[in-house]
Amino acid sequence: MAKADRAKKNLREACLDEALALIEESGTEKLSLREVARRLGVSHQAPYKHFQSRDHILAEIVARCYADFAHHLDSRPRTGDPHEDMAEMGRHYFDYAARHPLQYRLMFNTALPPGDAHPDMTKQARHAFTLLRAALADLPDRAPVEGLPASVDLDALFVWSAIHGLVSVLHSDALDSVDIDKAALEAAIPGILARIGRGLGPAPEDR
Amino acid sequence: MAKADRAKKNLREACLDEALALIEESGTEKLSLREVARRLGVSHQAPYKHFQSRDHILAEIVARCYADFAHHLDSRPRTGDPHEDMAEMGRHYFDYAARHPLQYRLMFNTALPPGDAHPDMTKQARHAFTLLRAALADLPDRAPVEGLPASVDLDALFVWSAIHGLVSVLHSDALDSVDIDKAALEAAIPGILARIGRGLGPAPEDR
DNA sequence: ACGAATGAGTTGACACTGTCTACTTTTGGG
DNA sequence: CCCAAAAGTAGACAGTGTCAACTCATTCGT
Repeated sequence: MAKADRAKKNLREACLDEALALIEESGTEKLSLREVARRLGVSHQAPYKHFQSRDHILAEIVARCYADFAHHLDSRPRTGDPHEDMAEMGRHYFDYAARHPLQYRLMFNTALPPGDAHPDMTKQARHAFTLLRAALADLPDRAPVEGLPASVDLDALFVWSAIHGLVSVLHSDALDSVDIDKAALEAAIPGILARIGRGLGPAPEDR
Repeated sequence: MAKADRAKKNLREACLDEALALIEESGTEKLSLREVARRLGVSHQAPYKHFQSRDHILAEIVARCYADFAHHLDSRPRTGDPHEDMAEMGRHYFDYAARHPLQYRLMFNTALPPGDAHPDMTKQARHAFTLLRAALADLPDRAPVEGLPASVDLDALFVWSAIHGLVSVLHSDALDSVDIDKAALEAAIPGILARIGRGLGPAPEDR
């Protein structure tokens, strides 16, 4: 069978794929390297020749998610307009989260292995955030909040929080309990993007 | 020892306390009912006389977190001013998250046991959200986004998302990787609250 | 070209875990 | 007082991650 062939050729990659599939089926907590090995038709210790521990395979998967995520954000079409670019980035953010909910949860919604032990993972994460900062820095007419100094980082936190917050809420188990108006759910993404723009920007009339 | 005494008196409560302490030490995944029993000086099966399964003890802990959280939000001081009340609720939200990060993560950042199997848990969650909806409904001058119908639920999603998003980002392992300006971190909470207000409200000049 | 060294894969063991089942003890109500 | 239900105990089973020892193939230095 093809799976066994693949395992022979490149067990390392096959492990990563199979682990991801396994997480998709039953969640991060249930990920079992023994089950991965079983499905690949190798011994229960074979994966340990390629990954120090269960945490290390998780960290590598997450690092790849970050890289993929950043690439998705970065590959958005660019118009010249900074406002439009910002909104487009937001849409791409939601789009990624909608298309890869598993990966999104892995990055932001999981108890990750301690970052300092997995530097590549954190490096990929930093890169993704850099893209947001850059798009924001291009926005010409952000209006600072009275009493606080203007700061790209502060604004980036606002944008990231609002967008990530909505994604997180939409994916959340908690949402099921809360029975929100269905129409509100459908309008949530453009609604939030518009309010983010209003929250960032100057007085609405001159946009 | 007191712990053993307590165990005799009310093992059920003692289990919940000890489980929470255990989660605090080593995370949800590492929670082990056997370890709970061991620490309480009872047999490894004793907790199962009070909880059907590991999931059930988790669900009960989460339900209590929701109840506590809702109570914290609800016990904020009320001024007459709806805007001030909204902001105060936001501050109480952040305050709870800062003081009980473990509980917060448990509610919103954990793969919870399936909600339909634990109705009390979801009931408590719904109650907490109701409070936000109520505070929002009192806001007199929310300005709908052009092209979308006005909706309390939609606005509640925005507010909840932004606030929860910031909390989530602040707690996130991902934040460590991203090295944000320190000043921005300190100003984050008032900054976000102000931008939420601006995002919700009408044109800034008439507030 | 040949032996050593390295890496991949296997097998077996150990200490954990949750949960099933069967057993004993405690206890509270008729 | 007695007995049934509740609470607690003990043992077993199938999982798990991980350590250590073993085999086998490939490759690399001399």
